Amino acid sequence: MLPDIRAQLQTHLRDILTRHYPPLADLSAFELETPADKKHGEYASNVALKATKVLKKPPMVLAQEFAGLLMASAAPTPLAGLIVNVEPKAPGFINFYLSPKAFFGILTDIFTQKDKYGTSSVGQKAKVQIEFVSANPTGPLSVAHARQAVVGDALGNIFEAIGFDVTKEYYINDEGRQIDLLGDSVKMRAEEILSGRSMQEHFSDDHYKGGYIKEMAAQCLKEVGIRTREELQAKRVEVRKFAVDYLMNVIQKELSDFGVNFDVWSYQSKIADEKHIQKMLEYLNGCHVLEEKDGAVWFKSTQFGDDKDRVVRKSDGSYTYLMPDIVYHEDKYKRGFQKVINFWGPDHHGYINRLKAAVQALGHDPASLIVLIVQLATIYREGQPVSMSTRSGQYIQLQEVMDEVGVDAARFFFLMRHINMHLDFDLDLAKKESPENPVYYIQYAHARINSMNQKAREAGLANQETNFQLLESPEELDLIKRLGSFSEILMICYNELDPYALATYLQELAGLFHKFYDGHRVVGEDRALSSERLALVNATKIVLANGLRLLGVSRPERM
RNA sequence: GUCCCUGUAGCUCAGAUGGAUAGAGCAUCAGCCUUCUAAGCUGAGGGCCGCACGUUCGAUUCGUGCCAGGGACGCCA
Repeated sequence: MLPDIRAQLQTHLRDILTRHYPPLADLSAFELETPADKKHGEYASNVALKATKVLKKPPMVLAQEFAGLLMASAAPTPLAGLIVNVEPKAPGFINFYLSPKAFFGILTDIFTQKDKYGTSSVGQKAKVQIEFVSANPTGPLSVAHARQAVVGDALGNIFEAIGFDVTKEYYINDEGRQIDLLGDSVKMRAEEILSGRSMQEHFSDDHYKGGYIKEMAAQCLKEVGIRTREELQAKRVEVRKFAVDYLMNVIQKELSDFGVNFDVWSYQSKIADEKHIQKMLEYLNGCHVLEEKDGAVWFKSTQFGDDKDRVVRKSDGSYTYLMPDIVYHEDKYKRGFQKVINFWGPDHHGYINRLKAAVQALGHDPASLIVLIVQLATIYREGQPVSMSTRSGQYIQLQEVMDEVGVDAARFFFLMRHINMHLDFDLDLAKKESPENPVYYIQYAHARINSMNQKAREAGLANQETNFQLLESPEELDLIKRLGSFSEILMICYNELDPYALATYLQELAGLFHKFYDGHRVVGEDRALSSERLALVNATKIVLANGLRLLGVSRPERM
């Protein structure tokens, strides 16, 4: 891999300036930025502006002095042939203009690393757990889960690409009130089938009333082998278990159809059973962070920055959700994860502090627990929002969205906004095969390149993978430069804990490609130029493919 | 009342770590296919970056306070 020009230039800048101006050694302003406007060169430095106070001279004067020094001293370094000009510019910027040759290393890198291009080892194999979706098995997945599924999956892929040891995990809440309600709902529907009488008046607002409950009830009677109401009464537990297993099968199938695969499926009933909870309560009690009040047991989370203390065992002896969750999180740390990332819906926002408090009480760094809130998505059909209400059974399911717009468009649309932004998902737009649809825009670039390769084969033209010389137009250079920032983009995703930047990057990259395509003929008369351009588009194809793969979107060869 | 998110072009949104004339898509208007995929490209118009103050040589970006929209604040999960 070629040394990074920016880093080299930065070092050069620091060395030369601090040697001639010792007071600048304390200055931390040697980063080179990329100007928004190309006419300001490839890189720009603001040292002169920053140095004006220390050296007590006007910025523009300093910029001129600095530029002269840099130009003269670049000659003996490896940067010599690459820097074309160093120019001071008002109000005190120093702009660096580079020769096209400076960028050709990017193409060579891409061909050397192929599908590994962009990956790095910054994660140093640290163990990271990403827990996401974790929807209660009380019904098929909704679009809210779908967004979490895609974002969690893509972020996990990106973490892996930059060198973390990632475990994607789904936590199944197969116990508690919601599951009891589910069991009851199925049992009542089963009773309707056996007795022929409606149980409608027994259904409360909290019971599940979706159509799938009736289907499950019918199947449950068959598979569990229940023929009478007495048997049904006797087999409550089996009915409940049947319901959970049935729905987890549905959920797993949906997720795998959606291209989301988990490494670990963990069950609350196994990790946080009565025995583990008892042990945890004893342990916490030993740490003096529990308190009994009003017949309930409270976790004194205010000691760790929460706004109020939280009940962990209710006065009726049952546990709040926090209790098994504390046990589950201790289990995560026991398994050796150095970073624990949870994706939650916005309704759980208030829950973050108490869980962090618990993690801290258990002796872990609260910063190692990262909770990401993924905002909801509103689905629009024909310009109208499709309303959602979970319990009543009227809500848009992941399955419907997949059926209607396909996996690629669905995944990409969920990634098209920052995770902390509310997302409007327009079904009609996602279905459109038009330029408005960014998925096709990117995939189209990929497919176009494939067809150029076909043409090149017919012409007996080979890919030039090194020794570039002829690429020099703005369209070619813009494309190459953008290809070179792929790994930087992955780092932005990592820092922001959001795969969003990658989705945007791929759109930009596809745009630069399409511009290049329209302006320049690849397979043409000049064979030397043709094979360099062919290499350029194939490098583009590699980066597009690498990016799409991380997002879980397919890379069609033909469209 | 407390906390979180958001406020940028007519609409949907970019502008990570402060920089030079704030960008893209859609919509509107005008163009480009005898040559590698027109699911593409080119051009035009369109802006008190919610408001005020502060920090700074420099603020859409950072801080504080307002205003507006959305959401969360249970011995639910």
